[in-house]
Amino acid sequence: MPRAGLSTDAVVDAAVAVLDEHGPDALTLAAVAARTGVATPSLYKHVDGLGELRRRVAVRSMNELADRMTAAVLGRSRDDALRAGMMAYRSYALEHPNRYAALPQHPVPDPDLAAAGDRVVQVILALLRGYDLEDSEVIHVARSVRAAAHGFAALQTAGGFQLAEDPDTSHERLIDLIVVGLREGPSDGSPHHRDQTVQDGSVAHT
Amino acid sequence: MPRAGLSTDAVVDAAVAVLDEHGPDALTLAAVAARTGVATPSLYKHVDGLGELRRRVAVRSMNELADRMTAAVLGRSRDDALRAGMMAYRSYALEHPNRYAALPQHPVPDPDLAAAGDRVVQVILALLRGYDLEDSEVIHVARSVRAAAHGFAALQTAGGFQLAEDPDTSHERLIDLIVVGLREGPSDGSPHHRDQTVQDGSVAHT
DNA sequence: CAGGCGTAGCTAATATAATTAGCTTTATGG
DNA sequence: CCATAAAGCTAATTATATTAGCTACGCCTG
Repeated sequence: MPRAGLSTDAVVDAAVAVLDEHGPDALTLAAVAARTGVATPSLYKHVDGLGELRRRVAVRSMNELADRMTAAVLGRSRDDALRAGMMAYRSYALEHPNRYAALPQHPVPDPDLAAAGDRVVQVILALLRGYDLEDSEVIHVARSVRAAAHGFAALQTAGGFQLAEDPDTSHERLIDLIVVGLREGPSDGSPHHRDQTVQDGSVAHT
Repeated sequence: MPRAGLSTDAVVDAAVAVLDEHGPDALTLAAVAARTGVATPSLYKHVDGLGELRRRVAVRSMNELADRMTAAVLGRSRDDALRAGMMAYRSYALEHPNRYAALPQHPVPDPDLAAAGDRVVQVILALLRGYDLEDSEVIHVARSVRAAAHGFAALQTAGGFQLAEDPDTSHERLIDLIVVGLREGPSDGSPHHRDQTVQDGSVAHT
């Protein structure tokens, strides 16, 4: 018989397809093997078991998310950039709910995944640039923005919004809360604006 | 041999213990059976398979979360209540990260779980009472608050905050963003305060 | 107190999945 | 044209869930 001609990427492609079509629980080596027309153990020639396959799918998804956010934020700043970034984040989750849900909940030591996650964080840090927040303030706000984006996306894709109110409007309101909050600064009297310096985008994580 | 004297509650107790100690993936019928000193199939006398067991664990956890939030918010209003509710939410997640992580990501038709989720929502709606928001505005803000709380808890328990900055401070900042945002209202000119009416707490969900 | 019965718990069997070991065969490069 | 690395296969092992059907514990009643 002719060879299937698989590759690691092709296996991940199939895995993503299975994930999209049948959900996270259906992402099994057996299902991926069936889809690629190969016996289950053959997949081990391209991927080191289900764990690695899942991680690769997550890395790809996280990078897609980062790509989309990057594109959305480009050429914008401040409220405009924040709004675009948040919208891009949510739209990715809504368009690919299973991929979004498959992003790991637990700490995972995979460096590729960390790198992809960092890309998302970097975009958020970048879109906050225009606000001239001081050093650690940027981190706190970035964490807040990420939390808001993730929380909303997670709840909505999980079907958490049952009432008639339009979730789009709710999302607008969430963005508004942050925008307005940023305009006013912390409610205690601490300084939060730095006095105009340049910010480098070296490190990562938040 | 003497009988083990199990009950559905006892099985769920054991399941929670396994979950707490060894994480979500270790929550198997085999592990619960071992812990209760019974053969695996015997568990089916008390629980209808792994699916139902997981759902029961989730229901219990969600109710614990609701209990804690309710206690925290009692006797407070406005910013004070909001802050207390958010803190209670996060502290539950941090104290029981595995239980929190085991709350379902996907839509689940379990009415008990829906009821438990509603309790959380009701607390959030209640703590927003003092702000006198108009009807649908309450819903949008409640969703925003829940998204912020969930997102932050999810990210932190997943080890998403790697930098030196204290996550507690970040959380304060997140609460601040919301508090300030609420003080100012939507950035468009729409009205958001109702003119003093009573709010009933009948329905649920958001 | 004896009998009876409901049910908790057991063993055995089946199905699905992951994973490992080791063989076969396809391509390809010398 | 053949040697070899890698792609794929089959077979076997392990872990898990789940179903079926048996047994015996313990309570409730007569």
